[in-house]
Amino acid sequence: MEHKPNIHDVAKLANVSIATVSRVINGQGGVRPKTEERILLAINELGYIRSAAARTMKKKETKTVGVIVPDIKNPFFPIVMAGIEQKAREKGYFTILSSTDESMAVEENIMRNFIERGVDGVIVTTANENSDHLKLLETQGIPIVAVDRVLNKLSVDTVLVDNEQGAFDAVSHLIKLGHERIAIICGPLDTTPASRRLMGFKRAMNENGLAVNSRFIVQGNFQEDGGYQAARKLFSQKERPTAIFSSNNLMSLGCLKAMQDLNWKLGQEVAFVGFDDIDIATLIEPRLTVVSRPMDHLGELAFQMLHERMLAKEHLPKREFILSPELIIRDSCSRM
Amino acid sequence: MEHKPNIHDVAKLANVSIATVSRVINGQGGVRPKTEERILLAINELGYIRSAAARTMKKKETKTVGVIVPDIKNPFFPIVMAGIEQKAREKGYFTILSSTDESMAVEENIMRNFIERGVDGVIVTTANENSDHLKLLETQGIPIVAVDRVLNKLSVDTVLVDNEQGAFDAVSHLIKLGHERIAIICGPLDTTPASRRLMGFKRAMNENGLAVNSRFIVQGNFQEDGGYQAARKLFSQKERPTAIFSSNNLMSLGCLKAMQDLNWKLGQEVAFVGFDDIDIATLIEPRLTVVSRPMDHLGELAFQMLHERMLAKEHLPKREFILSPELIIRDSCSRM
DNA sequence: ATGAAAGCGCTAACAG
DNA sequence: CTGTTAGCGCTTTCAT
Repeated sequence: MEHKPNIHDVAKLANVSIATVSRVINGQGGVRPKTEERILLAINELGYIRSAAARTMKKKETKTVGVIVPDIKNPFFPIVMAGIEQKAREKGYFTILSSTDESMAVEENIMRNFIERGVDGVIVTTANENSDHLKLLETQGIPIVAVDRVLNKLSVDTVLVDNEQGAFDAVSHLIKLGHERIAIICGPLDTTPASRRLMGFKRAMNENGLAVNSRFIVQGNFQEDGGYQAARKLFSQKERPTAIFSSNNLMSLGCLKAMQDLNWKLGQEVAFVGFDDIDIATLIEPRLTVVSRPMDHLGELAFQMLHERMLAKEHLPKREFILSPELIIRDSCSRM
Repeated sequence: MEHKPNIHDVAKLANVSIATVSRVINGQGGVRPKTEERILLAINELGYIRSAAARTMKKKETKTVGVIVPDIKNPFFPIVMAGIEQKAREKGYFTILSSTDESMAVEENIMRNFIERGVDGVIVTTANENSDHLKLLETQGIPIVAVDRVLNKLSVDTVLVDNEQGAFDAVSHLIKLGHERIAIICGPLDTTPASRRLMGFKRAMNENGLAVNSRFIVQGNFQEDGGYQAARKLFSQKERPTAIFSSNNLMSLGCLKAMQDLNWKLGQEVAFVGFDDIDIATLIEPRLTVVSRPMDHLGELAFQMLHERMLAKEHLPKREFILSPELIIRDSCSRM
């Protein structure tokens, strides 16, 4: 075969015009069965596959949505992505997934690329809340849905879990159990989830008349090593916390590893609640109490909202969809 | 703004021809600095972004590689994908990721889509070894690299870990410890890794003069529930195995949960080795002995090979790149 | 039921 | 250094 076959080749072989071939390819009907058959045969023989590029040029539509996450290695995201992909497939959309490795530069780059490719919509969890580059999308009239992030400056839909409430519930639980020296391992505070979870922590402390000790607020990075360092830091203090709230799954992992290395007895010497349920939660002893959220549902919802926006002709108002997290009480928080 | 700005709009605003604009966009030089500046200004003012579709039509190249994995929720794949994305980015390629949910139909669909979009290459871990739909790619002259799969019928490059050896090492270790009633939880046997791991298991048994008891070969599905069921099945036998080799990470998880539910004491009543290192491995008591493989490296290597193929003008011979797994001995296999 | 022809936005050869 | 022009492969009127 010389070059990739195109619509002309098919037309010639089937002895029809390219217009007719196009009609068949797109199932528009109005073609005599015999003719159609002949065309189908030709397509098969040539192994013809239509060019998305050429098609896009005419139709200005790609049936494609772009998805951007900051860290594909964080198990939270693959689950969300799977939810998105699933729903998108149902609706006849194709998803292109990308991970930015938490880099703003990469994120911007991917954005541009999405625009160049003419995606019909974008679902994004930005690396941080600085959403200037998203303006570009908005300018182009491309619908956006944010997952687990609040983008104040933009009129985009948002799907998230009530982070503040989740943290509040977790810490309240700890307090109810008699804990007073409670520590929080935070994520990057320029990020909605991290700051909201910290707010929930503070509110729980305040509403229960407990002072927030700044030495018990330790900065992490939403990565395993951050949790590890944070736990060590807490352990090294003269007066240690009796309970720890970890702001995300990866840091929980690191935290747990640190406790193990330090021989800091989980559940006995220190109570623990983590944000997000993780594999190990029910496999270690004691089993972990966690704040759980419906991740796949999050993804499905995100696509749903995007889909509505893509179909809508006029401009929709900004919407926010807040799901409730659930505190799953297991055994890692003994009474004080 | 009426319509999305195109190269003509920019040309008009900058008072030059579209050819000159094109030169600037593509950094081809040979444009008077003053002119270039004017054009850049116009681009900025209009918010112009070039259309990938139009570009692709001319250049027959997209600088894009498609990646297909069967299950994005299996933590193995995100790590491989991250490796691919990373290396691709370095080389100026864009990756589009897709998960098939283990469905052959979906996989075929995605394949077509990749071809329509004109990807320059594809990295794939097929759901099963039936690679007929990959023929299409081959016909189109699109380079393919298989990860963790052997595609006999196709002349594609393959990157994998020595599955047989990994299983052999694991089981040999068990045998050396005095175990004789050793069970294996298999994956879908129409898949390279599953069948190779089973072969490794058998070889280890044979070479050590141990009979392979068919009741100890239980079929799983590479999913958590499969591991769970399998462990229960093994537990229910009148004569239980004293050691279990689990063929993948997800099944290890299920297996462990089952043991917990059954109160089947890991490390005491039953030894355990799993294929692939997992988060929980060092967090549970006893710590898990596992076969570990360099997943990110796997991804990087895959892109490397694909890259070479994409650049090569002539047809390269089929290559196979086999990495060595490593048995990490921890505490889940006591002496018999 | 089918065909002819006009672009979609871009790149690259050629001309100046 | 810059402009003109011919397509790339397809969809879509408008004719027939």
